[in-house]
Amino acid sequence: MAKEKLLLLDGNSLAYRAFFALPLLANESGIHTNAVYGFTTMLQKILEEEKPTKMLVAFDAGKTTFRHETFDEYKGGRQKTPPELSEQFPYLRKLIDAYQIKRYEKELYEADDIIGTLAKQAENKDMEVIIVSGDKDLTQLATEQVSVYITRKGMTDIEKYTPSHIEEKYGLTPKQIIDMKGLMGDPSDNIPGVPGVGEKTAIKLLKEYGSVEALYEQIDGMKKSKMKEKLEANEEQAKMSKKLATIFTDAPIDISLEDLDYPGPNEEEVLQVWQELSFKSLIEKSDFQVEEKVTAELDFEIVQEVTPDMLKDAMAVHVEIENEHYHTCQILGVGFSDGQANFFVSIDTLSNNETLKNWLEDDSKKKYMSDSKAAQAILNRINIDLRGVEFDMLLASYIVNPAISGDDVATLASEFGYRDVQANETIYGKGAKWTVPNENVLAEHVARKAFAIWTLQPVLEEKLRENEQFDLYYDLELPLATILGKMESEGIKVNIETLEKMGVELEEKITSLEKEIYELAGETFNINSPKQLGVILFEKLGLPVIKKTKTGYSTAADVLERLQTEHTIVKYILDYRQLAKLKSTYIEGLIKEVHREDSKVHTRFQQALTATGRLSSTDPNLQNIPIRLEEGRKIRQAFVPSNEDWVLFAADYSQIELRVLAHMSNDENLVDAFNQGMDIHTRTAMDVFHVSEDEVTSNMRRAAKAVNFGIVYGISDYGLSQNLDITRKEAGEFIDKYLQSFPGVKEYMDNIVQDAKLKGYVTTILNRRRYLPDITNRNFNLRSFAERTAMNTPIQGSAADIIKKAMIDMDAKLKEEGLKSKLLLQVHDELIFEAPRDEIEILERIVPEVMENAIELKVPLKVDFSYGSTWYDAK
DNA sequence: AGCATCACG
DNA sequence: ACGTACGTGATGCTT
Repeated sequence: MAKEKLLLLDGNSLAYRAFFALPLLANESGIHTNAVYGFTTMLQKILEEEKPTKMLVAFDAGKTTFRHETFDEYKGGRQKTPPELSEQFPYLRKLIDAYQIKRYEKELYEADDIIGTLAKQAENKDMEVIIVSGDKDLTQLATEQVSVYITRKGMTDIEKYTPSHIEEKYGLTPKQIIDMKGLMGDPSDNIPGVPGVGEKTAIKLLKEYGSVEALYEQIDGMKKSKMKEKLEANEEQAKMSKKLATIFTDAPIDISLEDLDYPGPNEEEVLQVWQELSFKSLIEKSDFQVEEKVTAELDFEIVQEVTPDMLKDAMAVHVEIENEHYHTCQILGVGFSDGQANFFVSIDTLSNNETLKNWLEDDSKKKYMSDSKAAQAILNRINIDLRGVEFDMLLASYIVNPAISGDDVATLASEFGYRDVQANETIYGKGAKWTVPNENVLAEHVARKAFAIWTLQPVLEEKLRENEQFDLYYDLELPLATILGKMESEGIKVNIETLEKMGVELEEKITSLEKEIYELAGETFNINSPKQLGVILFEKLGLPVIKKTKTGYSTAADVLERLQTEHTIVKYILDYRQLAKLKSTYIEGLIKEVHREDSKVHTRFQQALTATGRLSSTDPNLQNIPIRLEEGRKIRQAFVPSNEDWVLFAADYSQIELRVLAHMSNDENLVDAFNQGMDIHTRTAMDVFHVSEDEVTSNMRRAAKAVNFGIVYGISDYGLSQNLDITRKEAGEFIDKYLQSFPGVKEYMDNIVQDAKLKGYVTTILNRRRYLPDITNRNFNLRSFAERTAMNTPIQGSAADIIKKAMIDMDAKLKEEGLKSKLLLQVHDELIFEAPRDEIEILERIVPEVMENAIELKVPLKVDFSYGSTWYDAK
């Protein structure tokens, strides 16, 4: 049998070391992870290098140890363990268990003593022993068979203390390390030692006398000196210090070497812990295998004929679709679960079964789903009008924590500890290899999803109630999903010919700009390549370099604007960029998205994506159609009503974010400004520059507007200086003046950051949450970013709450009034409807009314509106 | 797949 | 001293 190799880890010391060596990382739910991360990387490395047969991680048991009997101030004056570290210990223990490594602690003893005792026992049995710690005290345990590894900064860097290494480094034997500490003391453990004796003196004395005891036996012979006096005066203290520093090797532990066999990690469990802590790089790097087999058995059936008795009053339903493009892709089948029976129906059965259709359309039959909007939209395409959605796992998870990423059932379920659903990739493969498996495999997969949703429904609802977020979820997001689904399915009509005509005109202008650019550059090159463009501008033409990117010269618009006076080519490039963008993204890109059968685009509003609670829009993104520049704005001429003689009607909130800020900060001045109905930027300029209304110049208003933006974004002097192209000092002065004029805003901003530090998250008016793990980060940039986010998210997020509520109220109002007008789009602070001309008058009345009263604030909400025969004309 | 750029609120 | 304004998505280029 090969020689046994025992690895003994000093848990507390390593965790402390890692905690202070690494930046204060945290995963997306706000749990700090740096100590566990550092411990893990160290562990991985050492396991690979040493391949131990036995292992143990020792921990300190509590505050008092037997050493306190000797000296009650032992380890006195120590700073309390930071809470960011304490919270990591449970995860550390979980991780060690997942590795299947024994852990041990013993009342009254420190980890050192456990390690010392076991090391001695192992040595007696002729085992090789390796001790790993962050604490050099342990080096006293080194012998020919016992090596002590001490981590250096970075955790994976290790210094190996063998007796010969110690001899080389200090000229001492390992045992003399104890004497050294007796003489020099150890401030971190509050061991006094002999005052005035440091490492150098201690080593010198020990080389001469050998040990503390020997020194004092021969001290009479020492020639008279200050040093001698000090040593004589502190004899007791030196001997006590040595005793304190001595690691016990006969601790009465009730664990033996036989218990320490190390079988290797349970890879799946380790991966689970890593997942929980978001150790993405470790997951990627490791060759740990996730057991693909799903552990729990699940009974399921493939049902050909759905009968009424199979469909209960409440069931989990999962509509499995090919991919995320639910407006164009196909249904693969539907899974059902009521916790007892689980079954699957194929798309054919679904399309031809009246019983099933009726059940799905019955509002009184409760459906528990995940991404019900996708199901609603795709079922709508086969003329099934999904109703009665009572639970949506995607939305529930998003409300619990908007940082949870991924929208498939397997990913979401595993976020909440349910792991018996396989990843879609496992079932279908990915990329070119994507394929639908045989029906049995498919049916089980889909049935499992339904069962997972059924299982997690009470878990998530409980979590929502615990967070006081149930209303936000149930009364806001869930009904909104239905409305968004209708908007998406309705779509907005696009006149392709208009776009094509614009495309031709753009093409001509682009070609002529290209010619000019090549002429001025003296050669042809790819203007779209920042790399090639950089070479032309900054090397060939020698323009001054203002800004650099990671990869080379920056050619961004703000840089080019400053270079316009340097060379005529720059303006051409700016124009080229503008037109090329319009053509590729908004002409060609948009045309690709138009559905041929109805000449409409059907965007998908992502309802569970943004960190703040806003929606986002994809395929196509209809929330960033040009408007600021006239050339781009014309794109909006291609968006038209779906019926002859209808109009597009647009209504937007005026200054909603600043009004939200007025409400939340309750700043007297800001509230007053809005109550008086003033132009807020003019009013800000009056206060900041101390002038009367008619003295406000356009430049003053412009500056005030920038400051207002800055306030909303979480002000920084640097950001404002960049925006206004002024010095940081000037920007700082602006901010100070602003905060003097609006002291309530300052107080609010200070409080929100404080509050975020305390709770780890910020909230909106409707109690939407965003966790900010970096708010206590030691890294200035990360912390500052989190602080600005703490200021911005309640504002942006509350504005999102308000318009979402308005959409729900508006939907009800249109129904109540029996109108044909339809809500089509939401663009963060505006709603776009299409309407028959004879309903315009009613909309002019009810749309502002409903939007302005969506949520009552301390200041009025104001809505502007307009309409026209194209989106462009609704201005 | 990541980066730079630019469109929107 | 640090170095960025907040939130998104699409495109084209480069690796």
